[in-house]
Formats: sequence, structure tokens, C-alpha cells
Amino acid sequence: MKDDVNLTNESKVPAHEMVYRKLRDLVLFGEIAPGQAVTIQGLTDQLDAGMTPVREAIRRLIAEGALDFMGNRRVCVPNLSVQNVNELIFARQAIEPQLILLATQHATPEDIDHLCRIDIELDQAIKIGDVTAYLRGNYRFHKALYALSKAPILVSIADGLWLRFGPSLRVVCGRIGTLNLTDQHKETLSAMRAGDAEKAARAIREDVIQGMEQVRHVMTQTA
Amino acid sequence: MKDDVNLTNESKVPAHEMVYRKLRDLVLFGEIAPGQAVTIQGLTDQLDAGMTPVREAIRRLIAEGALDFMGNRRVCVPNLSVQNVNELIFARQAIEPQLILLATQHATPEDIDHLCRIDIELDQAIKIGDVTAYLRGNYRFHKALYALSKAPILVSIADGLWLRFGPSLRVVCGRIGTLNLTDQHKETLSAMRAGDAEKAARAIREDVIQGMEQVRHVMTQTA
DNA sequence: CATCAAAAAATTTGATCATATTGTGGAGCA
DNA sequence: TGCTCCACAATATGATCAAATTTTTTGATG
Repeated sequence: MKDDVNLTNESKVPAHEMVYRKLRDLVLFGEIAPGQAVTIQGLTDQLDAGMTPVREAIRRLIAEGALDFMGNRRVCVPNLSVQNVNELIFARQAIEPQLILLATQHATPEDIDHLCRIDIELDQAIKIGDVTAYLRGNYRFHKALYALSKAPILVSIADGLWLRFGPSLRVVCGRIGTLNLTDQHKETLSAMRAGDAEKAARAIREDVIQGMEQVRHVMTQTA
Repeated sequence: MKDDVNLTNESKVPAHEMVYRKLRDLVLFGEIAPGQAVTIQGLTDQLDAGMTPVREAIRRLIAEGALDFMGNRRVCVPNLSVQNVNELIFARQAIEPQLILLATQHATPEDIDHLCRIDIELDQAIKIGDVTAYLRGNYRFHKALYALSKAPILVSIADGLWLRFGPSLRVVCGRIGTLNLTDQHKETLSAMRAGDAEKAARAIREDVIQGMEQVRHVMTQTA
């Protein structure tokens, strides 16, 4: 029953799922800027898909907070207010340390090696100033971390938060440059390797707050 | 051209939104039990709606975690595992106190009066053992509380959590009866009236934990 | 006669539906 | 038991209708 003769998963994944992923990445990595409108017909052309899959993908992203449904059936990427950023800071620092606490309890040495490799790619991207690679790598790092927690509901909440502040990260990078970015990934990983879940959780909390403070800083300037 | 059966088409709310709300309530108040399957065609008949609006509503509820998309294009109301309940407890006790903290800062005396009225209806429902009225009233109370916080992102997270544990509340009520339900609404409201935000937050945290522990208790029994 | 504003037409975009297509689970048969 | 084939439900398309935005027209005023 398992003919895995798939070329590129073209046939197994439904179109609405494909469209969802593409559109999601477009939003998440700032390729559609905050404030910019999203139209169904524009997407059907751009992504070469039917109308129904596009509609469903948009609905889904609205439900996840990645897109905003303005009153008059217009859809766009939300612009974060300073108040929004404060909420995101609170939510992330409340949820993510718990995820890392659980992740540390489940992580095998191989898992941690894998995370290290992602982090090294990340350092590369920072060094050469490749913003897109940095954004994607940073997301991949955190996602891989979350996956270890085996806590699907908390992970989906954290995912939802990324979808909300992700679009602004490109703006932040454009403003302060990749070289001025700091993170606590090394500290987190070494604590995890030592099995010190509490310390790893504190490190990630630091990482989250540092990152989000930069977002807040930029948002207060532009607003 | 078709002869329009124009009964309740007076609305300016689109059909997919209507279907979403109806289906959402069905799930939220346990009228579709956990584990029960949801089909598109079943919904088109039951809610007397077209196929496209139903599809979109289902997608949206899947994105919000209220419905579960099994691999083979099957959709059903999720059954909570004990692990899931633990996650929900953590998330609620992390988010909701903050919401009440903010709500207390914004609440006018009239707002608090309104909350009191809802709470009185709630007591009525408990006394006469009307489970549905209790579930709806309890939800209304918390929702009204959240609305005061003026924190849309945190509210949407809290909403998402309700969608996940809501279906199980009816099961819990069926098991332990409405008369054995306890809450901290009175304590929360009096703290809010006194302007003691911290105390109100602690009270709501107590309320959340009490309620969710009952869910956990019932879930461990049935699992 | 130029400028601006209001009204009307045109175009773009969203919502919904009927229908064709595809995939899944199960019935029937070897 | 394991296979093929069939029926049904889900997915996807394009057409059609409705709403909203944009553009054009028109008329009043300085």
C-alpha cells in the first residue's frame, strides 16, 4: 500500500496544503511585508493554483493570526503595534521555556548534535550577512527544539506566535543588520547537553527576550 | 438563473462565517463529542449550507485546534490525552492570569457589573442543573473578562485553548454533575472591584487550575 | 476656464455553487 | 488471506453573481 515512487511529493500532498506552505513561508520570512495586501486572484496567478486551495490556505493563515481579515473582505499581513509586541513578548517568554524544559528531558545526544549543526549554519548565515538564510535557519533551530518537547499543543501555540512576529524580523534585520544579532543558542545547547533543563529554559528565555526587545525597539521607532 | 430560496439571507455576514460560528459552537459546547467524525457532506445537510463555506469553516477550526485532520482526509473532534490536558493546564495558567491583570486595569464599574450579571445567570444554571446553560455561561463569563484586557493576541490564544478543552467539559459535567462544580468567580470579581489586579490574577489562576484538574481527573479515569 | 467634488460607470476582487476529478475504504471474489 | 473493483466522500476547477474599489464623467463654483 506504500508506493513511495513519489517524485517530489507532488501527488501525495494536496494542493491546498502546498499553497498553505508556500504562502506561510512567504509571510513568515517577510517576503510579503507587513501591511501589504494579499489577494486571492493575485495568489492564484503567482502560485499557479486554483481558487479553492488558495482560499483555504488564506483562511487557515487568518485563523493562525498570520494574516488579518479587514472588515471589507480585504486580507493583509498585519502591522504590529507596540502593544502587540508586548503581548508577543509575554506569550513567548511564558511558553517557550516550558517547551525547552520538556525538550531537554526528551533529547538524545543525537538530537542535540542535530541542533548544533543547524546553529552552525546559522552562524555562517550571520557572518556572510545572508538575511533570508538567517531567518530560515533561526526558525529551523527553534522549530527543531520545539519538536523535541513532544508537547503538540504548546508547539502549535509557539508556531502561531512565530507567524505573528516573523514578518517583522526581516524589518528588524534590515534596520540593525545581521552582525548585531545576538542569541543564546550555544548556552541553551550546552545546558541541554548537561541535562540541566532549568538552565536551558532560562537560556532560551533570555534568547527570546533579547530577540523580542530588538523587535520592540525597531517597532517603537517606526511607529 | 435560479429561484432563490431567500430565507435568512438578510445578513451581511458571509456564509462561511456563519457556518464557522455554528460549527464552532457545536464543538465548543460538546454537541459533537470528542472522537466523533465530522464530514463535509454531513455538515452541508445539517447546516443547510454550500460545500465551499463548510470546507472553509472546517479548515479554520482545524487550524485553531478545534478539529483534528487525520492523515486520510478524515476530520474529527480530538480526544484529549492526559498529556494534552497537562499542556492545556500549563498554557491556561500561564496566559489567563495575565489577561485578568490587564482586564483589571481597564475595567470600569459598569464592566464589572456586567460580569456579575453573567455570573448570577451561571449560578442559576448550576442550581437547576442545566449543563448547556452552564457551559455557555461559563464561556461567556471568561470571554467577557478577556475582552476587557484589550490584548487581542493573548485573547486569541486563550480562545484557542477553550476550543481544545471545551468539548471535554460536557463529559466532565456528565461525570461529576453541575452541583459539584466550583469556581473562583466571586473572588475574582471582588478583587477586580477593589482594583487589586494581582489578587484577581491569582484568583483566576486558582479557578483555571481547579477546573482543569477536574478535567484531568475525568480524563485519567476514562483513558 | 480651471478646479474640485459628487455621481456614475467600469473594473477588480471576493463569495458561492455546480460539477468534474481523484483518492480511500470497503465489498466481493478468488 | 489477499486481491481487484466499486461506491462514496473529499479535492479541485471554472463559471457566475455580488460587492467594493477605482476611474471616468459631469456639474457647480470661484
